[in-house]
Parts: sequence; C-alpha cells; structure tokens
Amino acid sequence: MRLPQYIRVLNTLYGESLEVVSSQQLGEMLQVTPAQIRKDLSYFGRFGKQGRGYSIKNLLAGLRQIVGLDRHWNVALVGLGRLGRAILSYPGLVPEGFEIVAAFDSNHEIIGQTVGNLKVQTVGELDETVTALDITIGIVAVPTQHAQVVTDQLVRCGVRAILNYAPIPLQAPEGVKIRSVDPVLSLQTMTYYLVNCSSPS
Amino acid sequence: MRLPQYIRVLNTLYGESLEVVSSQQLGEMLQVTPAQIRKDLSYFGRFGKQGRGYSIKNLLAGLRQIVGLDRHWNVALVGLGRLGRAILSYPGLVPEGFEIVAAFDSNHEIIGQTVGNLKVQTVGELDETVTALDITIGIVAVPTQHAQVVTDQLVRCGVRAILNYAPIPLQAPEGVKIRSVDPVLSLQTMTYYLVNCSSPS
DNA sequence: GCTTGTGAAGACCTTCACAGCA
DNA sequence: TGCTGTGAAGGTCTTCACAAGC
Repeated sequence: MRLPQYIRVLNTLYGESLEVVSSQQLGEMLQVTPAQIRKDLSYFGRFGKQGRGYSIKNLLAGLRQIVGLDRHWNVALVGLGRLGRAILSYPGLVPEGFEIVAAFDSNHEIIGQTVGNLKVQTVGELDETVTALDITIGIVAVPTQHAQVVTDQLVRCGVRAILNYAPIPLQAPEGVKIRSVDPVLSLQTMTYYLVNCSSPS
Repeated sequence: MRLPQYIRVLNTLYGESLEVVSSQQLGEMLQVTPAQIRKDLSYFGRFGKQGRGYSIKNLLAGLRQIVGLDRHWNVALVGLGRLGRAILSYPGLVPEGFEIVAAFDSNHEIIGQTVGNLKVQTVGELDETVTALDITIGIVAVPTQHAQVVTDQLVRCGVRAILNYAPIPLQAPEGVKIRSVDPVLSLQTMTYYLVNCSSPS
C-alpha cells in the first residue's frame, strides 16, 4: 500500500503552494516509476487530467478520504517508558488525524503521573476507557515479554489495529490489523544487502 | 527479505533451549505458509533434515552469517532529541551486533553533553569521526527539514546504510541503502484496511 | 510417518507502450 | 505537444504437490 507515501509528498507539495504535479515528478520524489503511480491512482479513480497532471489539492483530498484520514482516530498508548514518551510527544500524529487519548502502564511508579496532558492509567482500566472513548487503534510500547498479553487485551476491548514496537511478531485474530516497527529488522535487512550486494572493487 | 524475522523467532526458540523446529511451526509463529519458509531457506542452502526439521542452532548460525550478523557494525546516531535518546537507550541493538559509537547534534545546548557514555559531537565532526571509527551505518533522528542534508553528509563520509526516522522519503545515490521508520505511514496503512476491508455488518 | 527441497502452476505486481484527451 | 489511463506483456513472488530422505 503506497497511498500513505503519496499523501506524504503531496502534503509537502501542498505546503509549497504548488497546484499540479505529474506522475513523473511524483515518481522521482518517491523513487518509483511513473507508470506505477498512474496504475496505483487509476485503481481508485480518475484523478488526473491529460497533458496537465494531477491537481495536488484534489488528489490529496481524494487519497485522504480513501485512506480514512477524513475522520478522527482515537488511539490508546500502552507503555510509557522512554519509547512511549517519545511517541506521545511526537507532533506528527495529530495533523494526520491520530490522537492519543489514553495512556496505560503497569509500573506503579508511572501510573497516576501526568505525561503530556494524559494521566497514566493502570492496564486494568483499559477495557473501560477504550470503550468509553471509542478507541479503535492501539500502540504497544511495552517490554517484549508483555507485548502479547497487552495485545490480547486490546483486541478483547475491541481495538482493530495495533502498532507494535516490541521486537516480536504478535499474534492476533483475523480482522485485527497489526503493523510492527522494528529498527533491528530494518538494520539487518540493510546489512544483508551490504554484505551480499556490494559492488566488487 | 524475511531472514531477519526468521532470526528473531529462532533467537526466541534458542533461548527456550529447543533443538529443532519445522517449517510448519515457524510458519505459525510468523503467520507465513510453511512452503514459503522452505523456499526462502532453500535459496541459501540445505539447512533442514527430512522428517526432523531444522536444527535451531545451525539455522540460526547460518542465517546470521548470511545477513552479516557474524560481525560488528559501528553506527552513528544523528539527532539527540527525545527520539534519539530513546534509540540510544534501546538495549536490542548490541546483542545483534549493532553498536552506536558516535552521536551528533546541531543544537548547542546538546553538544558536549554526555548521553549514555557518548559525548555528543557537532555535525561538523561527522566526517572525521565516521572515518576514524569505520562507521558504515547511520541513524537519522533529526527534524524533518534537516534530514536530507544530514543524509547527504553521511553519504559523503562513506556511510552505506541509513535508518531514517524523519517522515520524508530520503534521496540517496545508488549503492546506499535507506530504510525508513515511519509510524504515521503504518497507522495510515491500517486505517486504509479498516475503512475499506471491514466486514459488512 | 514425518518433513524437507523443488519443479510446475498460479497469483500477484510492475513495466511497457500507446490510444485518447487537454 | 504533454500527460493520463489502461490493456497487454513481462517479471516476481507464492503456493501446490510430490519425490526423496531421515
């Protein structure tokens, strides 16, 4: 799914007050062939004009709707260690419609603290809060050994999408979308290519 | 490239003192078909034994070598805001052979500070340090508007792989591997599926 | 009997190349 | 002329299904 990346660069172009962009230009920015971009977009509609390109504003609006960014998403954050706090303070979520509206931890030294406007709750309160605030997305930023139980709990409460920062593959039932952020996997993928694909000198 | 994920779960299994694992079991843990796993592994060699499965220890050693984890990788971290500090304190890098051996920032309030054993240097010292310490991997954790120039500088110093935390697609010359960690893209991918693939009720 | 390794088949994704429209 | 939208071609990745080996 490349639409989010398209939205990314369209946001930038929109911020630069540009009006129109071609598949050629988008392709260069994203290191993707123009044909690829046209195919991707044509699947969802006819956004472009021949001879001109795509209206940045229109395309952006169209894509944002398709990806579901024309609405607000309430998010629960579980785990308020260093990583959780970094996520909470990240300013990039709100402009895209994602708002962390509840924070949970199991450490009694952290529970009750106020971190960035939110009072940290016990994981025991998860069920009640998730339901009350209509939370559909969870972010798991707890130590590895607790990640699966936290996930199970989130799923039981009705959360449908989970962004996982723990370095293990999480299990979840059909219908629950999981995506993992794992820097070590990314680094290892790169070392693989460094070791195996370096140009002979 | 799925090898890093295989290494992940093999590490876990190894820690549980298990000896042998089948493609079936690995597949369940990773939500991948057994055939997929056998194909992946067969590309690199014949690691398994019919009727038994794969020796966890042997497979792990084999894969670690293929991915280049049988050696040590020196890493430079650029940007020591909240995110950079979270990365620096992440204990998962060293066991896999990645060591952050230098830290850089452009903020004069941060330069000179000691963060987790490392003295934060100015980005002006990047060239010298990267060369002196034989650093081949860079982590970019700076504000969006500085990410591209920092990348260019790392590339000039000879860094061959960059892990990017800034929410923009970075440009780099052929031969330099870039991988981006972007939670917002992950969230948007999930909302896309939530909005478009939810079972009709 | 159980599980691998693998050719063949199938599904999916990407690129090509061009008609058609601004 | 310039660029999109799109069938067709080409390529890659995944699954199937089974012979071979433990």
